[in-house]
Amino acid sequence: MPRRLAAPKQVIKRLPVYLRILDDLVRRGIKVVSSRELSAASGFTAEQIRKDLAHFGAFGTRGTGYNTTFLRDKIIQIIGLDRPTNIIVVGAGHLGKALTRYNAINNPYVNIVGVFDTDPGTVGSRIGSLKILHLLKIPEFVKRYCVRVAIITVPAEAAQQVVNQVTGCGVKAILNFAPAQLQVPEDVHIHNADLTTELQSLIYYATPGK
Amino acid sequence: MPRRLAAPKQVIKRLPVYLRILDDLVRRGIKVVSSRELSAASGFTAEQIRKDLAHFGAFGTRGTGYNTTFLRDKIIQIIGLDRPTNIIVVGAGHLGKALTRYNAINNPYVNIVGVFDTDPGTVGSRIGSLKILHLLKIPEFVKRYCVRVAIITVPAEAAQQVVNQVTGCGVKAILNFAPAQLQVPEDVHIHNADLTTELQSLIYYATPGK
DNA sequence: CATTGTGAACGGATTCACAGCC
DNA sequence: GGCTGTGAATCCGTTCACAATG
Repeated sequence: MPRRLAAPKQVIKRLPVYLRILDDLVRRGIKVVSSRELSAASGFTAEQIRKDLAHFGAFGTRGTGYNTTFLRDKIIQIIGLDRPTNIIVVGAGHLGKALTRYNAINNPYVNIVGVFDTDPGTVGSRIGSLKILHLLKIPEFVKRYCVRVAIITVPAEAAQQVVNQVTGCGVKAILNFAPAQLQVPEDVHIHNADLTTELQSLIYYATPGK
Repeated sequence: MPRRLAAPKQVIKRLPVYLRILDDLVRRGIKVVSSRELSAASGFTAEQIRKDLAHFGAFGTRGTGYNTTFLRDKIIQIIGLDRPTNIIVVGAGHLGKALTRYNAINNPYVNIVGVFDTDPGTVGSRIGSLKILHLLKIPEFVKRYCVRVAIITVPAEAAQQVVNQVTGCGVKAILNFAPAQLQVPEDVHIHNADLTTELQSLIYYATPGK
């Protein structure tokens, strides 16, 4: 029985990587995998992988390794992907549209159920089968579909207001692409994925003087 | 004189945040800022900000704070943004195109100088003023423009091959959007910004059972 | 006297080493 | 014999407390 204790943030960031590797192993018909093999596939150390999993239970067999299907299903449960997760995208510019399409193709566990914008020229058009709605529709929509995760791709100036709006109606986790440091309530998690800062910090490592 | 000692990765990730805040303060004509004010604007603690900056020198004035313009210019130097940085985007799908446009608008310090793809229907078309080139042109291009940073937005199956190609001709830092764990040489930095894993780890925090 | 810069204390995550088990 | 699970040791970044100083 997985104990849902507070696991370190870094552990939580690695679980989806394990999940992807296990998905691939299961697809290839491989039944058992050792922490050493997972290490080779993920780049994390074998000890770290074992410790990570130990936060949630003992899923392996000593002398043998981990049953791939069993471990995959456990990780799905731990992350909370065993129930369908509905998320919304706020901001339907080029980036918002691209992320929506990208996710539909690449993420088997997560459904984008709504895309929102304010631009009258954008509202009403479609991304795949999704119609872009006005931001004013967010509260009603979030409640109807029990949305708890939002992706924000609006301009920096509008981002804080959008955050206030979505956290106000039940969203508990935000993936923020706007180049801004945003304030969120205590119980809301936000992850900044701003391309600008990401690229700038990479440049530090690429500069000739090491 | 900034000592270019090894600074923790986490410090390097915060520098661009400080830079953005300082850019804004300078634009608003504010001459001096304290670590406490930077803390309020960034969400990091004042002590942490002072320690971060101390890795590179003593840039403040005791009793007063930091000169905004001076500190901004120092951070630009430390990151390596004082010389123009040319980067390329490999993969001109929806995401690659969106990131290219996004960066042109939002990142004053970084120029995307080339975009590459293999699809015959895509090669030859344009994103803004940039013509999309075939991947075969990468080596020549990277050398001509001294490119040391690449953004990768190709499908997962093609990502490792692209990494091998670009690291083979001088690229030292990679921002990877493909859902894959990639192998890079010792001296190359890679940062994974895969939407799939990012979203999945957020879902852990959004699940009702905390 | 407010604020920086920093050694010391703290805490948390990773690594090590090995006991436990198939 | 081989691999997992885990307490102990280690490492590293953050926080604390205060000395230094314009």
